[in-house]
Amino acid sequence: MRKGAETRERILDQAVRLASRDGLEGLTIGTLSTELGLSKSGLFAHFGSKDELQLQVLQATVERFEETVIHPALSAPRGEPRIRAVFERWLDWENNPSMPGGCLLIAAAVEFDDRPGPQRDYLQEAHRRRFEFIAKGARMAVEAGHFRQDLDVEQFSFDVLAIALGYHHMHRMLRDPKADARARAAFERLMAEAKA
Amino acid sequence: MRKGAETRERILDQAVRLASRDGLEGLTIGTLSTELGLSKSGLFAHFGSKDELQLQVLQATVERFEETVIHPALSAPRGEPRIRAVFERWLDWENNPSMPGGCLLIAAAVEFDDRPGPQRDYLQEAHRRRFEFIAKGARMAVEAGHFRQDLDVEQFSFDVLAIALGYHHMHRMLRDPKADARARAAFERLMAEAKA
DNA sequence: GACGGAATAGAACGATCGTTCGTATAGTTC
DNA sequence: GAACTATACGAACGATCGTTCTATTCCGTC
Repeated sequence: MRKGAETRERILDQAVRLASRDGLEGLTIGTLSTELGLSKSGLFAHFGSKDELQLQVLQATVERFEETVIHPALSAPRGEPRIRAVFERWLDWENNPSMPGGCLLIAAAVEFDDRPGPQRDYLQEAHRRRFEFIAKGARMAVEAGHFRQDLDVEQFSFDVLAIALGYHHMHRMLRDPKADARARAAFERLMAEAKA
Repeated sequence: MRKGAETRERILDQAVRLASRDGLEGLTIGTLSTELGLSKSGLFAHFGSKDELQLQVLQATVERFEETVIHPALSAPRGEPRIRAVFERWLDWENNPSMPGGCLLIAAAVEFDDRPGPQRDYLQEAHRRRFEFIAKGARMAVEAGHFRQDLDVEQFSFDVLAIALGYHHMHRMLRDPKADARARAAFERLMAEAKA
């Protein structure tokens, strides 16, 4: 029972790594097991189905996202500082070494947005929570007087997420070194407009 | 020679449709051929390899994008009207019925951004051209006096593309009916800021 | 209307997919 | 240390993958 949990974690770690490059469907039990020095059937027994493996890979990724972005941001003061902390951590997250192929949550979203099933349901909920988290942060910034009173906090959240997606695209597809500067400039413009 | 070109087009049309939902790798010669009432080998002979099929699917998609977005926009007057035309057409494009799974260029970008090869090379170039096209449009708007003189036109292009990606995400993953309004609001804010 | 090449079909290939099953080993518990 | 269970393995399953080969059918040209 102890040993099993350890290997399961080792499997998921490598699975996240592979899935970030090849996609959740491109992730294969055969290659995953050989890379880990396990047998296909031995690895398979931990999950029972590929669907379940994919689901647990997503859950592991969300956990890491919360550890890397959400929790640290929550230890920053409410209002503008927290918003800035989220954004900074978010950019870091996009370059997290545990996902050499870039944010798995974005890749999986594009991959599964048209395939009904538990994977899509889970992803939808996860992305909704990310949206809500930023909106809530903006709401606090309004209450703290950092942002203007009539700010549409959900529009603000959309704008921040769009910047993150734009960064991901420019960084990973176009491989443009200016991606970071572009995302930051867009963010600063957004912040200025939220205050004015 | 005539007949062959016709079927090839029929194949690519359905291939784009399937790939937009299942991805370029999820697109399979077996299912594609059965859906079209062709034999696997007969279909395969048109392309010679799956790589080539994927490449031609991408090329067909880019052609359609240019017909749907680029060319109509070019018939609008330079400056702000053309920028607005691009944006409007772009939103239409994201809902183009020939791609029931959403913009294939976005899906393929996420799928192939870590897989070196001709598909990625082609996608990179295609996305770069889309970026340049908007930047060029913004440059003209500056010259026409519609946008302020010191506008960073490439930053503007990044911002527009980010909105398009945000729309895609909110529309297809979150299935949020407000996606359209959010994208438009973000765009108007961007336009106002480009003029001021 | 025969000829020639293009277009399509059919069968089969080795490889790999996810999955199942029976068995051996390793770990935990008493 | 014995008994038991969790963990892992090896072999095999049917299905499907991309691809190859050969044979057939279609169509435009002389």
